[in-house]
Amino acid sequence: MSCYPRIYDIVRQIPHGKVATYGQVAELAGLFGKPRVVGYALYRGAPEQEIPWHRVINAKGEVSRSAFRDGSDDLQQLLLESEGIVFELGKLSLAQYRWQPPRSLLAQIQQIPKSDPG
DNA sequence: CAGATGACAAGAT
DNA sequence: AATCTTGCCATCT
Repeated sequence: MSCYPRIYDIVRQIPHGKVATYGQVAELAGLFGKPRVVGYALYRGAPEQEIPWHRVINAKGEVSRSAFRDGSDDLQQLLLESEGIVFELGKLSLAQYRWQPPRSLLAQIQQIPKSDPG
């Protein structure tokens, strides 16, 4: 697995009607300061599993778009609105929808082994 | 190895 | 507020 299973594990923890920023997922995944790797992992991996990738947005509360997402650039927003999240001017209230990870998860952030010098 | 890219984030202008 | 620039680094070419 050349990707980061941690990232998918974290994203899966995001509850319904909540969102998390790439930076937040990154730090929860042990990639503090490397939000790009998160986006990259989702972009590259984007497993057809139950990964609620649509609950991951940028730090500005906006939904990132890309010319080659799924054909529909608004797909992510549509999915979020389907969960009860209300958008305003193309943005949402992070203060209102920001996912607050459980302490049990925060505690593991400092327990993540990077890699063993096998 | 070297150059370029990206579903980001924070700072400066 | 919008744009430009830098930082970060795995991945692609």
